[in-house]
Amino acid sequence: MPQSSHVPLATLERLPAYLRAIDALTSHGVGHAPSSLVAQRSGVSSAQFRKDLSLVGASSGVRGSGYDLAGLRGELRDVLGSAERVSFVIVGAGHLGHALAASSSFRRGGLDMLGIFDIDDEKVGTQIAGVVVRHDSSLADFVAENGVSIVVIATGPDSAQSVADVVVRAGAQEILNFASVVLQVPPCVEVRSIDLGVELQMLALHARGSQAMAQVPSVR
Amino acid sequence: MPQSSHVPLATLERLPAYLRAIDALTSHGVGHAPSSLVAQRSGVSSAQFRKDLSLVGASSGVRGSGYDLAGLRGELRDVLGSAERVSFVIVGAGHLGHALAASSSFRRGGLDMLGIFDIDDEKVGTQIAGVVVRHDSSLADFVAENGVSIVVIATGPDSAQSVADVVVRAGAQEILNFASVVLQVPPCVEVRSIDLGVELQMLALHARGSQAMAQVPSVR
DNA sequence: TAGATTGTTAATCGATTAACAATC
DNA sequence: TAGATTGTTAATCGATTAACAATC
Repeated sequence: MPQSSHVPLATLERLPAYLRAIDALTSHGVGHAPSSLVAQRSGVSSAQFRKDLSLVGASSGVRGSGYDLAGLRGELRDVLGSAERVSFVIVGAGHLGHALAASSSFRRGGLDMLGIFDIDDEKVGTQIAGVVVRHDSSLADFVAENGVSIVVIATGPDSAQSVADVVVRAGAQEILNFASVVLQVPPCVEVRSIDLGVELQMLALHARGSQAMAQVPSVR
Repeated sequence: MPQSSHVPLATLERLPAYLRAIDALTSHGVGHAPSSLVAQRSGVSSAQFRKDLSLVGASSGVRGSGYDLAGLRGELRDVLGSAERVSFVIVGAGHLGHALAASSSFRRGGLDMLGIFDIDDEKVGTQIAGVVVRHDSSLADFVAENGVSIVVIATGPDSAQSVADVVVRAGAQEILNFASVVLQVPPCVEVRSIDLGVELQMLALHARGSQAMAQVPSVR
């Protein structure tokens, strides 16, 4: 059960897919399976799957027979630490903010969405996915008072940096940034940026059969 | 100008950020700058920036003085190959599909959005970002007839696999998948999956100060 | 026991960082 | 020339793959 002092980020990022594969199998009545089956459903090789489990310290495998899925599920969940709740807010109640708030995957793993913020007075007061939309002007106080550690930025590129400035000053520790801007923040703040356009551009390189893309691994 | 036979994927993924940094500097009247400045604006070290340029075969740097931004911009754009147009469609006209369609970053780099598809008859016929929403039933024909190579899946997890099946049969070569499901496709089809919930979960691990996260690099 | 499948080791691959010689 | 900054090399780090000994 105890995992080694640090698990590679790449491994951690695959755990949710393993959990989904396990859940899918379980709901089909499969309670026990070899690495090859779970791996195939997760889009990775069985070698990588087993390697990941080993890095994570999982122990519900039995040589010659496979894994007890219920036990494995519990171990993976423990690594992701969903027991301890973590709260976050979304800034930007446009289509993207709306999509994120409603997304089932934002509700997984011990995450609590405390609020959604927008500058548009029309939107303020309405509810999205059961959470009320507040005005941006109350963002700083809200983050500070509720000890919100994660802020999701779903605004346009122009306001992203100023939102980051505000929430960092208010004590936010982590930012998930969907605006295509490189945020400048103090080193103690962790930023993950996802530029949806960049993902599309990488596929476009493939489509063009660009020389630059000579060989890129499939599926990521 | 000619780049070596294959540029690392990690390098290619940073080029758009470099382009944005260069554009920002240019619009501030800066026409020439050292690697350290562009790198800082792009959120990377100057060493990495120069290394990337070298991998890409850029040549607008001058020892002792820096880079000609206009020249550099042109070279980077050439690598991304935006000259040759590539067309794509979005499946799913919910909030996510809407957000993607409207996103300025989806309009960059020689990308043409040809259509948006949804099952909901209410949405069919309306326009999003100047593109008409069509019914899912016409998806296969549309992809085949227009030689669409990239399909963006912005549906819920339940329909994602069946959409993938349809478009692959119709000839799509690349899929950008936002549903949290591992798609099973033939090896010739390139899939990039982005699970927005996973990104949030990784930040949550940090927030919890989980042992598993002992040391993870900041900013990605 | 024989067959199957794990967990781990070693080899490979890819990406980042640091340092510095080349040179404007 | 002296100072600055590039482009590249070598060292490090991290992640993946392959292979197989351990063992149920």
